Amino acid sequence: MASGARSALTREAVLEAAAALVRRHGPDALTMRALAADLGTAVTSIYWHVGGREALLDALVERTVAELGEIRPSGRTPEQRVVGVARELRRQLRDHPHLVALVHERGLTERMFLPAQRVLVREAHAAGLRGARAAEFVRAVQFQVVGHVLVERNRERAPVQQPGERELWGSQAAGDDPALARALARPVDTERLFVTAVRALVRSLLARPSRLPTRAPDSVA
Amino acid sequence: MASGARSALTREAVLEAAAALVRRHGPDALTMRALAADLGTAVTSIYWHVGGREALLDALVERTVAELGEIRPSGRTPEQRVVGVARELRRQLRDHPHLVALVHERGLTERMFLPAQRVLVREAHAAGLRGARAAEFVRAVQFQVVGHVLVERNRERAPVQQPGERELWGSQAAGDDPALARALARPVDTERLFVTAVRALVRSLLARPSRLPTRAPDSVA
DNA sequence: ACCTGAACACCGTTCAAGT
DNA sequence: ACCTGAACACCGTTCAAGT
Repeated sequence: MASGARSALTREAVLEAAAALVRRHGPDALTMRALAADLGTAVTSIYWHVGGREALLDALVERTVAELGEIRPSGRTPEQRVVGVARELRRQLRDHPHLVALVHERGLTERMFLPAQRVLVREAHAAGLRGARAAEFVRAVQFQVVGHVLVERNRERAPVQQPGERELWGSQAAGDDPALARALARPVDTERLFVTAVRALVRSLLARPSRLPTRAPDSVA
Repeated sequence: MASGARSALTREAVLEAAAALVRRHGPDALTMRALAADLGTAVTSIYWHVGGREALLDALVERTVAELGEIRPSGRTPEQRVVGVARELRRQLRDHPHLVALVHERGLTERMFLPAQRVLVREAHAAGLRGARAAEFVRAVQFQVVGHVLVERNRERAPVQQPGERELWGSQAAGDDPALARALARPVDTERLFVTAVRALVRSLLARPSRLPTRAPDSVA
């Protein structure tokens, strides 16, 4: 399964093959031996070019994070633009499910979010937030988005839950609110829930200060 | 290191030893061989009592989740009580960091939150939310709390980040807002951030409907 | 400078054999 | 019914040896 196995082995080639392996079969499939087989080399050659498995994963994460696209805010109010940024970021993370797994496994969740921080800072300023307040806003949105994606990913991977919401809320259980029981027994519409939650958070945090007139940010890089 | 190795091996004894191992040295230390050594038995005996590693982890998660304490809401308004519930839940999860890792790894994040759902439903009702609205509220809080804890856990485990916030916001970088740059260069006060975010979310979601007079829930089990 | 195979110290799991 | 050791098919990593 090696593609072009005749040229000399390169750090780039190793990372490329590793990325392909993860993309197709998930992070667990990335073993040094399988990777070497794909490359048509000895296992130990990988160690010379990129170091051990830890270093390989580090490089892989860095590489894939760099590939994430730009985030361009659009919308009339800061609230609309921030919700848009959050949705775009969520979409990007969902498009790279294995990357999210890798990043989380390696404790680099924060790294994943750095590209979006600048954009959010600009929106915070546009909404009249400054200093520590603006920083708090940026981080609240960051934790919200990344946390939601992690929980989502986890749910999708989860098998049938034993005493799940289904059974728990299936019968009466909810007292005098059958509509609630039905809603909790249904699977979650995560997209909708995400937008609702982000909008609620943003609305509260942006509403607190002096309420300056809302204008577009200086420039959209 | 076996404690009472003379009596017959029990499913309970195996789970107890496994829990102790995870508590002391983390989930990675839970290998079938290490566990057998702790118990003073052959590795294969474990298979007879609890099945393979997957089944062992399942049982362990179930066991530890059941050990989580009750959650008793307190406070005058639904907002105060929900924030209190969220803080209590976060504290419980933080007290069992390895459990959170196990649960997340096995895709059972949802399971972790079931005990708190009933409490939140009661508060939603007390705040005047009903039906699908109440369900959405419960799930928004659920995703928020669990997501936040996951991100937090991840950050604590993370080593020194290479192009971290520190370097990124260390110099000018933030244009004309040095206070913001300083704030983002500092480590996050996660407790504070958590409360701020949950309160913002809850306030928005509870403010939407008809605003019925706020009364305490019927009974606090 | 680059690549190799052999070897080491680990894994989880199966299985036939004991009592 | 319960427990055992041997064996299998995997891991990541090291290291001396090649060119």
